[in-house]
Amino acid sequence: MPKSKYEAIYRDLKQKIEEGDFASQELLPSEHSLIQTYGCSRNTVRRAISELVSDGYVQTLQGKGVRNIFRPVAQAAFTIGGIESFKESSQRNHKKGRTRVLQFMELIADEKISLRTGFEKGSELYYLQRLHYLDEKPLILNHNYFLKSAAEGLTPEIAEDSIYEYLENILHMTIVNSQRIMTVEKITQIDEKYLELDANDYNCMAVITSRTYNGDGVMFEFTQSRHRPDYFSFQDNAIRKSPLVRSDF
Amino acid sequence: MPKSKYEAIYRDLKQKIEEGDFASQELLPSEHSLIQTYGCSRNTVRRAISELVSDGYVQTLQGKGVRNIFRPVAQAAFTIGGIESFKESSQRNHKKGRTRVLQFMELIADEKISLRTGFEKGSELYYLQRLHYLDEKPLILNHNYFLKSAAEGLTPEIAEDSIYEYLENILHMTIVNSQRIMTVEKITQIDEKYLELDANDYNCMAVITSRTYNGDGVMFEFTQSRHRPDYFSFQDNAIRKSPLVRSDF
DNA sequence: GCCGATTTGTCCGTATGTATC
DNA sequence: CGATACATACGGACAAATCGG
Repeated sequence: MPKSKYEAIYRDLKQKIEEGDFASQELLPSEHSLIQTYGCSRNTVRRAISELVSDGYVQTLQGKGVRNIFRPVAQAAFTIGGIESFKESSQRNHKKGRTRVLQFMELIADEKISLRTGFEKGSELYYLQRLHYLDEKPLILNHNYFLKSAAEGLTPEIAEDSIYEYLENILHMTIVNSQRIMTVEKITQIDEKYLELDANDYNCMAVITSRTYNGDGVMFEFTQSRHRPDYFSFQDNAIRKSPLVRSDF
Repeated sequence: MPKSKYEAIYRDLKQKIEEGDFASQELLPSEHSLIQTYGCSRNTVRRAISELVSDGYVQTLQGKGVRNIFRPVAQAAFTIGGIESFKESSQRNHKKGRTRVLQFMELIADEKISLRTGFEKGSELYYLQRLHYLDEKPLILNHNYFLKSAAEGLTPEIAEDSIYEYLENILHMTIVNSQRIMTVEKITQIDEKYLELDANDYNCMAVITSRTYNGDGVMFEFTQSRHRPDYFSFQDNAIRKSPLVRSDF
């Protein structure tokens, strides 16, 4: 259940929009009328609306109202929004997800690993290689590095189910944010083997490199996700800011 | 100059962080002290901070403070964040950008175009093919469709400089948001020719498909941007939300 | 073109809750 | 336990944009 009023309102409106309660281009009820509906203050409905704006569901127009611009993206086989574990996103997309652990080991970060991941040299790490299947098709090959001190007690069994579930529910870690960089890279023999690719067909793939931080401000995860190119799709909603100018202070 | 107080504060803090005024992991001054510094209300500094959170510059920790987690991404040759014209992003990255117009024509959306772009069948459109150079290297091949009624008077000369500048400053359009989907696709002969690629080397590329909306709520642009894989990098900061549950209402 | 009603945008002050130390 | 810090929520004031009469 939602922890806060604004979140409850946000989810309610979001669901209504997804279910088509508002026509495309239609204006949502005004802030004033939402205040009546939900019995809350103006700030609270405004906060809910601003989240819908970030999601690309609505746009606000001063003097007019809040317009529904939601567009269902049917074609996207597998999308990402926010931080999600593979288990969560396969559930959200009503697909059957499965994870196979190819490798599980502990290691100490040497110079090379430290440079690549950003973990300090000498850090104790878990290193995993995992293959994610969606509807029995191997789609993603993950190379995970977890800081051992933050993910203490991780096992292959956990890694087969959901590492995030373990971190959040068992270790009570709060996962905060993730800096991601997406690139296109050549496929390797490992990719070819496990993702059942043919280098004569596609010879590159989508790679998402992410550094994830917890509530203690420590980067506890470095992951490289290698995605089958033909099943990869990444969605995003961008909001225009005015081109930057210098500040006052 | 910033139109609002919170934006001025946001930019000031952002600049200080980028310039290294705060050590990594260091806590920023507390909200209370920022109120003194900027002479404003608590809501106003909170709003500025929340934008920094979206940018992935800081993380807020209840009971502790606001922590600097900014990490300069030196390796990214060309990054995207928010909606930017090619001209703007090359300026931001201090690179020399140039645009070559390969094709410029008007056309009427037929069934096929309508299906692919989302413009209604029969819409009058401008179709452009443009090649973007960064430091004299061709990096991006764009296929742009603009709604003629929204971009009236567009010429190849304008398209060579900056279409967004024309739309915003001359036609006084407000560009609001852009729904983007990123995929990996096979390269075509056109890509090979203009982006100076070799299919024996890389045979795919990064493709960003975007639908952009203006202040009137109409989708005025459909663009497919085809990026050289070896120079492509897309940055993103994701924030963890709790896995979704059903709402109350 | 002006005026007033409506709607969103910015900003303020305050109160209370919750987490950290 | 108290002090500090961020999170949520409320209510109010004024500005700015839109729209209809």
